[in-house]
Amino acid sequence: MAKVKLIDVAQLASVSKSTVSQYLNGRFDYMSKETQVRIRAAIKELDYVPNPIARNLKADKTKTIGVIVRDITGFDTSRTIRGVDDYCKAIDYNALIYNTDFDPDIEAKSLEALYQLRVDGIIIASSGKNNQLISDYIKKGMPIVHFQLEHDGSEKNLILSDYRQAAFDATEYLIQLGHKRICFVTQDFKNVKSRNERYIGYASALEKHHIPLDKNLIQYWQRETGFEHSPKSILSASAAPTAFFTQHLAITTELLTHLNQEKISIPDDVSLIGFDEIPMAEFFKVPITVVKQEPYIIGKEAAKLLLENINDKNRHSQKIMISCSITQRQSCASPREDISL
Amino acid sequence: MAKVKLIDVAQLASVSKSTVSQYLNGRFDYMSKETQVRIRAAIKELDYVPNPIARNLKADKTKTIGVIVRDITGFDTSRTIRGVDDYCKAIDYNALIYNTDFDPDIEAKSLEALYQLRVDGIIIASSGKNNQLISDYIKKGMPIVHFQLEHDGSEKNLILSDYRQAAFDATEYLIQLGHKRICFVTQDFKNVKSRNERYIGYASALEKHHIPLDKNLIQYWQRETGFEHSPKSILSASAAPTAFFTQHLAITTELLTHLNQEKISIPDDVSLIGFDEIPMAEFFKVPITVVKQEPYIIGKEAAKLLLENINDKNRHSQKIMISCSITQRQSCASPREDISL
DNA sequence: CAAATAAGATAAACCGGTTTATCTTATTTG
DNA sequence: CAAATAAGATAAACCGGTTTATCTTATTTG
Repeated sequence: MAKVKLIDVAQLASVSKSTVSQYLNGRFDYMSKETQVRIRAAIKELDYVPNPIARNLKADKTKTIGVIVRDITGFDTSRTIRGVDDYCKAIDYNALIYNTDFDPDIEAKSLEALYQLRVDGIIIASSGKNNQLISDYIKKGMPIVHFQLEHDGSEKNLILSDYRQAAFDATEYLIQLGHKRICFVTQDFKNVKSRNERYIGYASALEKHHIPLDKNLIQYWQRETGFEHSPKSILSASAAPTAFFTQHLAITTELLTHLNQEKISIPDDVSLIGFDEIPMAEFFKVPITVVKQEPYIIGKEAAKLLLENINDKNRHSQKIMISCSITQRQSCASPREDISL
Repeated sequence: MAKVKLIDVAQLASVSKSTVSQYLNGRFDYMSKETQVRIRAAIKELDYVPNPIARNLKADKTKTIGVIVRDITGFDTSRTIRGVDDYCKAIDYNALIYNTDFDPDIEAKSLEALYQLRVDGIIIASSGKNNQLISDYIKKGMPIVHFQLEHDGSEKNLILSDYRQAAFDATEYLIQLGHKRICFVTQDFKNVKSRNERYIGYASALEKHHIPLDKNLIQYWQRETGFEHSPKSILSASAAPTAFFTQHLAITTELLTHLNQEKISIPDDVSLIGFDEIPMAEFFKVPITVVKQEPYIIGKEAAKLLLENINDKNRHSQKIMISCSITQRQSCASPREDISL
């Protein structure tokens, strides 16, 4: 590519490499006005651009951070990454994205790759299967901030939605509509604190309103195998729920598919509030009410937090929570009288 | 971070830096078996990881490419980037993403930033406002491949959907349903070949079926100002269209919003086929039929084409076209009799 | 006016690797 | 058995910058 190097500029301006380097780094008081003028002219004439590789080698900095996510393609994820990237670009950093599809092996490889690349820091939404590995890298001096997923034992730098409050709000919203049997649809939440937090929010909203928690209304879903019990069977059980509260977009989507297939109508037969914003929800047959997170803000804040840690290695770690908000649409209504009895 | 360097390994293994370097680069026939064993042991003991920065400085390669897009957040765009990234990661490359929001200034700055970073090549969906700048960089030796957007005068390496065929297919599909007055809703397409191609596809489908092209059925939309004529006014004109064919997702979305507001029903009052896949379309009040592109494949192919150019600078440039396909849903029906007369 | 200081600039070491030319020593060749 | 060759290894230059110690020369100080 560009073959002009610092020495060429130095020769053209009849000064030493050192002086040109000083000039490039803005230390103008080390040279006379005329020298500055000559260097400026030489740089312009040669169309010189400093080589950041050489510069970074000396500085032991890459001005690059790594971001490890499940899949950049996700609606919220792409927005988080945009937030990270906007913050980075503004301070002349770059972000390297690694998609893991939540495979712990790929996650481990991504961490190692970023470590080898000497990125200045890493932002990760981790699977929770590599906690030991991650703390090893932290020990080696790599600044790491977690986002969105919190795991027991990973109490380091962390930024995430206030899941507990959000789940509390969503549950209370349904209660205020008159629901008493609210089905909490979730992935397994042991060891995954950010899922457990939602559960706590749900439970405490029930408690506040003196509604007993019915374990049968906690329903599980897995990415590979789907629902443990089909939505249809859940709805035809003895004390069937009058509302679903799904804990993330993939669950919401799959539940909707089931409900459509079974011709179960929302909100007439059952109400639904989902966690995570739904793209184009306004065009849905029934626009779905959601608790929406702020992925873009989370991305920006994550980048900010990481950079603070990069620039001050002795910083105490912190946990930042971002509020969620309910976007009311048309999937929640008061339960039918006959059911609520 | 890792402070172990090559010289440490060399000392521990009691050999010279050169030999360790040879080892690292797999040139084992330059040393004895025992030496190899000693070096291997030393690397392991010290947990040594070569510094790619130093390596790249010498190699004058960064193993990094740049990707300039409007916004990573877009449904198709995020998938294209995933394609690019998957290809890159498989060959030990990284991709740096730059979002421009289609601002030509930001686009120019992104190009310059990537040039200064010495990336090995660039993939760009360009605004068309920086054609001169782009050819300057190409002249300076930067491999660049365009994707999705083709502009007059930028006939270099290019990968994009077969827009002409896709528009032809979509138009013919509507014709076969009985439509004769099909409204082609587009952004201004002079100087933007990839938009013009759609127009040609549309026009030639009409011609094949002996339907005269009515200029009043070509309707314009702009990102900032929206529709030139409101959909309502278009539909109440004398020879109103019986179907809309929108040229990308943003147009489709905005048209849907208008139609909903005016309580114009699809496909009863008017049919609609959109360009670009729509997320979660299956849950729509009226699931929209679309011509869908293959963003992931385009991303992979773009990366592949770029790498070919990086590795063989004298390569002749090429243009690759990827087929689109129609996903039939429920927004297209035969026109009402009274209207078609 | 000699000594101390300030201004302006440079030489040389360094960052962490790679590569090429060269050197040793042992082995093969005629 | 001397000369040529092969095997194994290293010294030194290089990639393109930055930084520190040092050097000149002009200016200030007492």
